[in-house]
Amino acid sequence: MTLTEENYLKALHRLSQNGESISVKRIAALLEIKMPTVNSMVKNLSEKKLIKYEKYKSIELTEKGRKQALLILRKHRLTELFLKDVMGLGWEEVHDIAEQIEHLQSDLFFNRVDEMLGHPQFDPHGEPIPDSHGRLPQLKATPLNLCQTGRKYQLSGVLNNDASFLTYLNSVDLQLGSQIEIITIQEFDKSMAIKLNGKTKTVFSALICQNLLVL
Amino acid sequence: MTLTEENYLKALHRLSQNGESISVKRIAALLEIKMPTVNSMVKNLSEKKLIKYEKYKSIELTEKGRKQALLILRKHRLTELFLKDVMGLGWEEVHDIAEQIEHLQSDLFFNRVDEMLGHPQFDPHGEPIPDSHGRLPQLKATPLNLCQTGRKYQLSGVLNNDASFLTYLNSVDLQLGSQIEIITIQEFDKSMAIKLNGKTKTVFSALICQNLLVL
DNA sequence: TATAAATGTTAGAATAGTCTAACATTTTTT
DNA sequence: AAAAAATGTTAGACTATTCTAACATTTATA
Repeated sequence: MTLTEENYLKALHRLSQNGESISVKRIAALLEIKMPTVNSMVKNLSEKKLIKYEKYKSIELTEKGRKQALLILRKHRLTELFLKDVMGLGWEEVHDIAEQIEHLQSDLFFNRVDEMLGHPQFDPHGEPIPDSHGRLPQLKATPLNLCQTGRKYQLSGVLNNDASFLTYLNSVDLQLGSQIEIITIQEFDKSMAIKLNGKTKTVFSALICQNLLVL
Repeated sequence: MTLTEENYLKALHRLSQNGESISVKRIAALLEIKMPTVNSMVKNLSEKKLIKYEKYKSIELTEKGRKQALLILRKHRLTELFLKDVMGLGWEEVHDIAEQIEHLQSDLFFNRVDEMLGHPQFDPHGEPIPDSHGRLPQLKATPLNLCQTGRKYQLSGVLNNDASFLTYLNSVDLQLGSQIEIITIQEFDKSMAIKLNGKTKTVFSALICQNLLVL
């Protein structure tokens, strides 16, 4: 796979994260290239069975494509952690370097990085690190009130089906698969300051947290 | 500069090391590409003032080109040392990885590597590591008998002009600029087992060593 | 020194990845 | 549902890097 193809796969994976469908326009915006360029690359990736694509339809990663993307993500996140914990760089400094190192072809190198870091499962942002087979750490659904600050979760279920509860979820645009990031937890009442889908900030009471299952 | 251009510069620098003149054929052989490809890249590098080139003449790096090459070499050698000393990889394993990492664009990264290694001046092969301005460690010419095992030196002068001495040097094909690598030093008579220009092995008596000035 | 061999160069084509301009389809709005 | 807007696609061009085939020059040899 070329460096460019790897970057497309990474972008595709990222766009598939928040549940929205993947369009040529969104890929173009994320990678800062023009739509016709994306279009030709999409055909290329489709021929290589890394994505599922039909004219005018929305795009999806295949299992093969998703695995490749996760392997790159693994290299990226391990590298970020390495740059920070082993080399002492600041968290804000590591991303650009990791963007380059993630494309290295060397199992030896990344296995050693993994080993030096003690086979971490999450990076310091709470993002999970795929294993060397491209599998994400297996997580059991947990009620949000038992979760930690700084990690990112996805809504996987609810423990209450009252109309008033579900209506509330709709009103804040919270759906299965929505991303929930815990900013802070109030000591006093266990309410949580939350960022939804990387955008909206809100506050969940302890009661709401107890009824949200996340991964 | 593109990755390909960097690799050409590195090759050019390497070929300029042992004093022989640089030909299209030798570049092609080293990089394992065809001569016409080299030819067009040579024109490109020439336009960028990185090399001096005229049709059918031999090729030379300009000061600018040499500096660029040394900066890449710096990144390569620092990386090798880092992979070995910090990450515990074997010396035979580090080259291929360093070939990739040397192309990273990040002063931050390489400065930190340099710092973690204590600003080394030589890699474990005895090869000098250029500084961040592309300057090689300043060395004074030293009589060979005062030099260390494992380092590579270049003949920079002689301390004896007897015909018999110079004839001997010719007979082993030792000229100004020739590379001299000290394999071992005999404890008993201080004679040295030597590798010349990376090829021929021979032995120099202590008397010969005392009369050879190297850098 | 003439010829042969080696080396170097040019011309023209292929691939990957990018672009702009023009056209097509789908989605949204009125 | 018709018109307008948004999105997607095609066609054709450009750059970087590579190649093969053909031709030119230099170097070595007989």
